[in-house]
Amino acid sequence: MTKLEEALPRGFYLQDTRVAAQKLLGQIVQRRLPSGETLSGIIVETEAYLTDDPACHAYRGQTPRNSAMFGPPGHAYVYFTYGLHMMLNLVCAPKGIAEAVLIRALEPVEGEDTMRENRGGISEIRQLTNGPGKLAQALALTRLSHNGLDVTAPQSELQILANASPPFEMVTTTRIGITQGVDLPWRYYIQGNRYVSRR
DNA sequence: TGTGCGATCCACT
DNA sequence: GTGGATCGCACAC
Repeated sequence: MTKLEEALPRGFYLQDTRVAAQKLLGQIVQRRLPSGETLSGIIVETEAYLTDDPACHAYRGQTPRNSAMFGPPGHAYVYFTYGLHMMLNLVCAPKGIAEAVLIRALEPVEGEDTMRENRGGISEIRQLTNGPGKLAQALALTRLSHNGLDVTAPQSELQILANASPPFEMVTTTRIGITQGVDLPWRYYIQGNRYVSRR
């Protein structure tokens, strides 16, 4: 990488959450480990969750679990589910309006070897980050350390960087793994990208 | 204080 | 294609 990349500004997360989810495709998630090593990947799949959306964790109001979604935009909402998986979301909309974009898949850019270790040593590179639970494990994200973290701060160990990605076709579909709001077409992915979790 | 289940993944058939 | 793993959280009692 020769280009100096900058974090997306907080204002990015104030546009319509569905538009933000679309525009996050092609941008970069960068994770700085305590060791100083950098892990990063291109966002290739997202889903939008809106405040009046029955599939959204915040639909029934604020709880200790989802409180990060009610905070300011440009922060991470990291939660634990199914007894073993972490999920990475980016909080959108002004403080008090609980909306977020779920990051569902990445294309690895930096730190592939460490991601492989974090994923239990699996060899197939496609399997490192082609799903929301997988990418959180590959990036060693935890609720304790990363929930509520500001992803726009320059020193943050988790940032979203602007990236001049080559042009791509975007596919819009319904969301995955939910039981409410199943007909809402708020899932977006880069057409033909091999790291997309599922077609 | 108890109970049911989830924005998933993986192994097995 | 199906079911088990596994536990924090929300909500009912």
